[in-house]
Amino acid sequence: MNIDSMIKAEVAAALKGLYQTEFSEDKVQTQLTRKEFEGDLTVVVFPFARFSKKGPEQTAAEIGDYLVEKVDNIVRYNVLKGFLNIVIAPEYWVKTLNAAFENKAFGYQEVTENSKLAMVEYSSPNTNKPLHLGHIRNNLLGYSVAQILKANGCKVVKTNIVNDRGIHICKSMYAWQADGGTETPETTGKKGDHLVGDYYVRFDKMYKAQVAELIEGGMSKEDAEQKAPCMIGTREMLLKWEANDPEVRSLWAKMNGWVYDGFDITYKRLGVDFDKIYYESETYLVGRDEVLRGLEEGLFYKREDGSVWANMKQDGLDEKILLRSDGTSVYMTQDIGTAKLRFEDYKIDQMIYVVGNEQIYHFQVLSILLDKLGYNWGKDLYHFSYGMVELPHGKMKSREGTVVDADDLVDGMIEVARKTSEELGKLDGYSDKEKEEIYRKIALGALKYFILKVDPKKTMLFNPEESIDFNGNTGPFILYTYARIQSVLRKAKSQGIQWNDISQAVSPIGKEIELIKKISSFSEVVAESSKTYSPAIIANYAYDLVKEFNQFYHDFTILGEANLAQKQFRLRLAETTAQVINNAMNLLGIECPERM
RNA sequence: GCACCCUUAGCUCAAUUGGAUAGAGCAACGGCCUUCUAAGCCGUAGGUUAUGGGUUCGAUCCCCGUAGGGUGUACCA
Repeated sequence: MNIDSMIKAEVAAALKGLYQTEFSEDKVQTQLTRKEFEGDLTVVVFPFARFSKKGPEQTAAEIGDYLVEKVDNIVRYNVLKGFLNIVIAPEYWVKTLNAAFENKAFGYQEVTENSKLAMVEYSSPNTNKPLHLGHIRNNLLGYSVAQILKANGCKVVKTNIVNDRGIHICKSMYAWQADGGTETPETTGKKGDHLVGDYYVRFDKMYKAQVAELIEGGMSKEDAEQKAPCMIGTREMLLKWEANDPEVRSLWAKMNGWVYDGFDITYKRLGVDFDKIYYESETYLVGRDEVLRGLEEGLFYKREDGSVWANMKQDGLDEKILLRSDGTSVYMTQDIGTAKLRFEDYKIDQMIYVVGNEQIYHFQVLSILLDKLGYNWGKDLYHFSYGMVELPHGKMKSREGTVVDADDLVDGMIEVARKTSEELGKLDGYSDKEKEEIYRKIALGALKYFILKVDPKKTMLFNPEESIDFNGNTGPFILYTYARIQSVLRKAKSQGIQWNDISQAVSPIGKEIELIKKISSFSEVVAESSKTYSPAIIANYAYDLVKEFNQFYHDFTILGEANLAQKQFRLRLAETTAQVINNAMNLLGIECPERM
């Protein structure tokens, strides 16, 4: 039992003993004492004044006396206004540190057979263009949330729904054929997703040119947009696809294959992965059948033109289309089908969709529809919605060429890491292969930290020129601290100092205790981050921890003029800090290099 | 029009979910490499938390109003 919950329980007991009041112990408010005051843990006593019918100071003093007498490890207290500052014995902190030191998975909970199963859907790309900055935020958040849930003792299945079917991919296919149909990733040397994306752009150009030409020939804009030959051709292609035309299907499979090869590379570089991938082409028919079932059961209704709708006015929402008049499915339809398949495939306790906040309405509707269709998990689906990434000049627009490509971005980051590192010259003497591995870790650490430290629900700004720095509150700063600690540990080892076997007792002081307190709060931070689905909490904690370590590092020498017992203790403190940094970074999907 | 979200230092972001004097980094200025990695450390300056009310011992946080910004409300995905 940690001292925080012990104090809470005893405060509740004190209230009963002193003022004959029943007060639930989990409502007792405690917090780490602010640094400017003496003490380690602070109990907020304002709420108790009405029970004691005395001033806050006097109430605090009475409770303080009670605690000092009852609880081991509390040595004294002081009172400031309604704040009862409790001083905890240094031995307690030493014990806490030792426990953390022994446990390599400190802060993580064990996953057992009986653990809840959470499925996290993220990424969800279209197959007509490469991944961009917006996808990066999605992928990093999704992966991190999965890590955080695991750390909180959940079984996790990471999943991806690939939108592999529809008019968008047909546009790329059409443009590819129109171009002669000869280019491949092999002949061009282009990554498959980029090649297909280029054709999507080419289609758009072709389309615009044709529309302009038709308008010039006297056609109205609306007509021109419908009658442009390339658009007609694309629609035909989509119809053939639906009709299982072998030629179209084979082209579709070929070009999607290129895209998947490209995606695989990007995912791998980002360090994200999936346990199970679903394809829209395999789920949309399931969804359509579900909607038809709902129609038969009277949950939905059909309009005269044959389209199927759900009326959700009693839920405070509008009407929503589920099947077009020609019987084909819409976005919502396939999401219903995908959900059904997923719950057949796995025993899911909790379903989490990592999807941008522009789809809040969509998921409100989906939740209600699944519920209506009789799936009891429909109500509980969680839409983890995040804000968009904006550029200095506004939103990303593919047509204006302001999209930040994921591959380009990662390449650029690695380049900066390489340049910075070479200028500092710290890796001289290592092989090129080792160096490249370190550059990659630093670059990805910078990118991931930059994105994950921001509250997910907020719109964030990304400035390609200056956003990702390597100084200050950044990923590399945290990694740098980790690397420095490793360096100290290596040195200690070479001096023959053992710190996994402390022989003499030491009594930590000042910054040492502050650092231990920070370390020990990691578990609570992990728990908190899973409640709010916020990797940002972990990122900000990691930064705080590193700052705290630097304070300690600034005040004390580890290997310098200290006696052996002190050195051992401080080494233990440093190693534990590094361990916690590593565990925190792991939750963000960031790897720590041993040196940099 | 309606619904949801956002607004904190010049800029990018925090603030342990209602607690003590609102904190970091960048940018600016001034110091520190003969000492465990200077991707670092120390210091100066920078704020009516958009705004007006309310709730209470106490509000950046909760409630109501106003202003500004964003998103959604498609037989697009």
